[in-house]
Amino acid sequence: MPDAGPGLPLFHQLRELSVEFELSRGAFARLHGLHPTDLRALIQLLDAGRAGHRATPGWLGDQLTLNSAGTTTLIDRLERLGHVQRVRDTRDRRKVFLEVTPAAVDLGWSFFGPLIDASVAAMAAFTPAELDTARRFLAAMISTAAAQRATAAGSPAR
Amino acid sequence: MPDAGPGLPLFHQLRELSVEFELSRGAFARLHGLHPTDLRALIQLLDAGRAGHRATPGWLGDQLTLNSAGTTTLIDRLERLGHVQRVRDTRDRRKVFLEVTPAAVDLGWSFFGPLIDASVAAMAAFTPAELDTARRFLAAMISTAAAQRATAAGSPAR
DNA sequence: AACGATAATCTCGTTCAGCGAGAGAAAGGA
DNA sequence: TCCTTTCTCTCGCTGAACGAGATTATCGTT
Repeated sequence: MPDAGPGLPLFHQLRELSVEFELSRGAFARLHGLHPTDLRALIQLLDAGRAGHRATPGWLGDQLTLNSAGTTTLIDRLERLGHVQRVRDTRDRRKVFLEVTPAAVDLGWSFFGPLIDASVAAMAAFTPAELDTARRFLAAMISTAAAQRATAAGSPAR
Repeated sequence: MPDAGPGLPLFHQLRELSVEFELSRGAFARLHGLHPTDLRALIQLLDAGRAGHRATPGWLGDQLTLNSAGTTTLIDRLERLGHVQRVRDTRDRRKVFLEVTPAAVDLGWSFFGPLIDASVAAMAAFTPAELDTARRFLAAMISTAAAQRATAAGSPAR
């Protein structure tokens, strides 16, 4: 049982934040008749688009930890809803690219827009130096969690 | 489309953190033959226990946004796995209290323990003042997200 | 007391997301 | 050319979660 030092409250906040974001996604998904997975997929696809990465079913399945069958069903669903289009690669015709429709982009903004606006507004209460501290802190916590996950995956839980 | 000021990168970090935590839970759940929902439930129950709150099926269902049928199935599952016990309230015999077994507490620590240890270690790179800034920042973001979720639930997404 | 209204949980039948196994189709070496 | 690998999809199935409603207990009225 780890220490009960000053780090624990901070850790609980990280958890709480994570839960809060997850609940937001769930609520939004329900509101729009999407499954949580559908929204997660859409977010991944929008991120990929922003990063200039062309998403494929295999890549998407990896991101969401779905197997290929589940991924196909997911994409069928998104395609039927008009959020995504399958486009065959002309070079490697085994591949399929996933292209997000403008309607889905709008949907994405309707989810993140207000949340971003509110967050940015709340950040105004902090000095640039403080925000930089927050940025460094978050970066540290993200990489810690990622590292932890990487090691835990290999070792049998203690 | 919201501004692209200095707040956006920070916002993306919040999102990323949330995803990272979720993936950690998923990986741990898979490793132990639990469903993501089961682990979420266990975490809620452990939190309730720490807070001195006696959990009931109805309360748990609310936390996880499950309906009563789903909640019953979930508790059946957890009970079968030996993580939870149903205990009838002697005062109001309609109520059932959910008690977490020691084995489940251990399981919870085996998940959070290493993560907490690693996080606390990473926090050592920050000064107490910086950690306090992080604490205030997280608190602000949590309440912002919560407020956003509360308003969005009522209004039709723009 | 006896009654209806309300609350907490559970049962039943159903739907559909995601899984495992494997098929098909295209690419890339030997 | 053949064999292996890669990428996606099809099929059949399991079981998580849902909607509707039954069951049991409590509480406020009259």
